[in-house]
Amino acid sequence: MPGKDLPKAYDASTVEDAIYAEWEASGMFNPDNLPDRNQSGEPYCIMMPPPNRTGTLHMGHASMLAIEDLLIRFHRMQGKKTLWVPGTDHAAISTQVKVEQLLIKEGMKDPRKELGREAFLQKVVAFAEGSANTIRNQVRKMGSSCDWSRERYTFDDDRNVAVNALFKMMHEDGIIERGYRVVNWDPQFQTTLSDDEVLTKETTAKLLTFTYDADFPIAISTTRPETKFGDTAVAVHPDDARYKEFIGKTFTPMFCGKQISVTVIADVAVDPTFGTGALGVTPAHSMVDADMAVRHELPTVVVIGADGKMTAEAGPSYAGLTVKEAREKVEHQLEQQGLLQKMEEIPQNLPVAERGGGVVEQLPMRQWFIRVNRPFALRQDTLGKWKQGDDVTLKELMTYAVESGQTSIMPDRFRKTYFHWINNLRDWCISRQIWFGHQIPVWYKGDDTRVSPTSPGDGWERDPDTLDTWFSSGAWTFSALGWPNKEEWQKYRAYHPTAVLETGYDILFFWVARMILMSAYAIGEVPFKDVYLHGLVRDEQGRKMSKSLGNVLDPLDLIPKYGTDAVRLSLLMGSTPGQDVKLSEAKVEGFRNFTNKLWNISRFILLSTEGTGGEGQKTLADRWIIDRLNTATASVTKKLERYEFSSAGEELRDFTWNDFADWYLEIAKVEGGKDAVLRQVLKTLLPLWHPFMPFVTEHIWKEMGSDTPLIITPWPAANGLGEGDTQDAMRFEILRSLVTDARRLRAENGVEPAKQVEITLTASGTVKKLVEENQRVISHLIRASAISIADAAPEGWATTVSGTTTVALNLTGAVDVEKERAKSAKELTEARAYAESLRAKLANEEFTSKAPAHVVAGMKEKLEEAEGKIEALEK
RNA sequence: GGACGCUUAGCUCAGUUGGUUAGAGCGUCUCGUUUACACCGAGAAGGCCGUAGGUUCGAGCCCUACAGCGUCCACCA
Repeated sequence: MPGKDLPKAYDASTVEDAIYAEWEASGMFNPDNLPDRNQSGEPYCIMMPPPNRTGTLHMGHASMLAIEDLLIRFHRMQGKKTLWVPGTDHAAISTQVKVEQLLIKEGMKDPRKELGREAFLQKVVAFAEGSANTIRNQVRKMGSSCDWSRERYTFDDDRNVAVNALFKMMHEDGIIERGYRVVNWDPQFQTTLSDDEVLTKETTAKLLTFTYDADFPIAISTTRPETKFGDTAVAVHPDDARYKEFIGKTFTPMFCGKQISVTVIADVAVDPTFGTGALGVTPAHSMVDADMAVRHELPTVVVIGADGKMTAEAGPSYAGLTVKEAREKVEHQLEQQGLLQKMEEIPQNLPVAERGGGVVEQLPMRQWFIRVNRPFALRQDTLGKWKQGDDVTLKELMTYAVESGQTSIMPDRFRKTYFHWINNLRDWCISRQIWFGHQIPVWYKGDDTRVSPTSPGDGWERDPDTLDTWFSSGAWTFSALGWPNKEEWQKYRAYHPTAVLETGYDILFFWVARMILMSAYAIGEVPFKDVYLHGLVRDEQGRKMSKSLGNVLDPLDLIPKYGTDAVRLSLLMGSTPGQDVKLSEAKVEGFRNFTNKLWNISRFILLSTEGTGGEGQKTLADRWIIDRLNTATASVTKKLERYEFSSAGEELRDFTWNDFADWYLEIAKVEGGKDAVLRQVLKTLLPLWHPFMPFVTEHIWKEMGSDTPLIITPWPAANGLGEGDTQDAMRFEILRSLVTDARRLRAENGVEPAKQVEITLTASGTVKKLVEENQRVISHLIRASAISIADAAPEGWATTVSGTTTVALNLTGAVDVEKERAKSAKELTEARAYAESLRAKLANEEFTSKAPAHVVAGMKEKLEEAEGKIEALEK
């Protein structure tokens, strides 16, 4: 629409919200409302990794949303029946800790005690709801085309039904079991933790070497002397000659006022070269020792309680002391008794809680576990390998799902990490003593136990514990699709296995592995066909973004400033699977510039062409740009199918900016009659860009007067603009190099850009014909007043060789003589000064005798060069 | 201790089964208001592809060793 008012600069902030609202209102995020071609298309489903309801979204989430939305839009346009399910995660311990910290900040001392379970939970729920609203708004801001009518929450009623059903099944199959074992215990938050929720912190510790008492014949080393009240054995290596005579004997030494009983055992796990080669075994407070205790049938003595204080087992003078106090006291007492042989500082990895950061103790407790190595009878045919009733273990299921390629992990190297993790996987402790989460559906009455979501009757008491948050998120792919409700699940069955799980590589173990476990177990198939692991978003120096470093880039700050499209592009470009992506504001700004470029390309086309007509004879340039676009379309499509977003985007940008804008648009200004081609190219280009930058493309699409929204416009076919002519494309490339060479020649000879020059080309054959036919274009592109073709370059003209052609420029009158003279004068002065300084250096004998020969030789060469330049300038 | 990744232009990164002269963006320098865009255009400079060996007609790519940086897992009590 010529004459229409289109702003010179694209302002994302004025259009994005309205466009999102239109999309949402049109219902196109919901697969049921898509056009017929999608209805008959293949189902394509992505489960959004549910962000934790602990606050707001960060750049990692923005990256996830950009990638998933790109995939969904691409496949939607390709005619698939696309479903993207949004959701949030209750995140159990994280959310509870967060709220607790907030309440403490508000002045409470011990919020849980002060409020009680009900009131405290109300606070958590209120906070989580507020957080969910923020998240919903942010997900929308990113332009995510997810189906809001199917939003899920890992802690909503239907998901609770799924969790309970899953728990019951696993309990019946004997893979969920209650047991008394050593677990990770967080004394700060009074709950168990899974192995994956425990991190290590590097510190130093005192390593004490001592004997339990004066009569005990073997010295041991430890950094945890206070746990030694719980020792029930001393382990040595079976081949260690020093201790051979003691193996099998039991001693009852008096350790710091408490009599203990230790048997000397031989175990190959002991390193004879470390310390004294003997190790005090504490089955209650070390998982490694606990394993050893099982092998040697050792008794367990608990000396540290759940409150983090010493128990009565540590003797009357230690009971009630904190671990730290006890450690100091033992050290002191050993020293006084003369039992301490050595004390040294050694580096130590201290186990700490992922949330909260408190020191984690290992101690035995009665908890619920998922047994990963226990065989059970399958309820259905599974993974195409096992039949109903076959005996397998969960580990076998997890391994086979990936090994068989039913789930493929990108990048490939994470397969190894995955298998390694599975091999070392221990039983998964799933019960937590926190309040916020799915309560364990188990009831007790005396010695009776009943698994049920509701009370079995009078006198039954429910297990107060809740489930590890990953238990419910492990079921996410199928619980979010209605399982175990038969009717619902039937409706969504075709969407499972989901197409791809796209998430950060940091939660491969936490989540990805557990989803495979749950899905293979419960429904006999993998949860997703592909796993795409994106990198972490880091700052421009590659550091993690953190509040303390002050280097956090917030998507919500960047979006109003640069637009969502620019933010999306900067997260998609330069990002390859598993590779961390570095983000800086300058990068976002660069892509903002690109969105504006696309806008202005469109603006030019919209303002300078008619909606219809203008179909002139196709020229060389037309056939070239069509060929280039067809090639780019095919290549971009292929790359997107392979998850090569960055590469696809770069190719598109290259086409858009270099080929289309810098060459074709310039030519269009001279040749005219290009309305049809210009509009056709734009009409193909906008869909190609849409998955990357949905807003600006949809906006332009509307301005073009299209009747269907871009979001459901079919993806361009590779030869959508007709057969491109490759021969002509190659001919045009010859022209391009001619023009480029001529431009360089102009610049090298200091031709004022505004000046028109006369150009002669010595060309023959096809090139000659090419030049003759495209004289107007060439003269426009290199600002030539006249172009002629000759057999030889005229005498005195500046020349350069371009392929088989010689380009010659008549510089007469093209150079600003005054300016050139001033410039040469300046250069001459500089060159003389440089030469002088070199001569001075070379004249210095002290320098020439000391400096290496090649340095001196190099300086002589440079001097010659400078002298040559001076000579040339003086002419 | 085990495993993995990275090292290419000043910066951030591509580089597809080894094959002509190693690419892009940003930055730098020079020039420029030519009726889409200065959030722009034209041109230029800038690389012993971490180090040292090896395989090959040929190596940024394959092999070996080493160095630096980073990540994960396990953990010595």
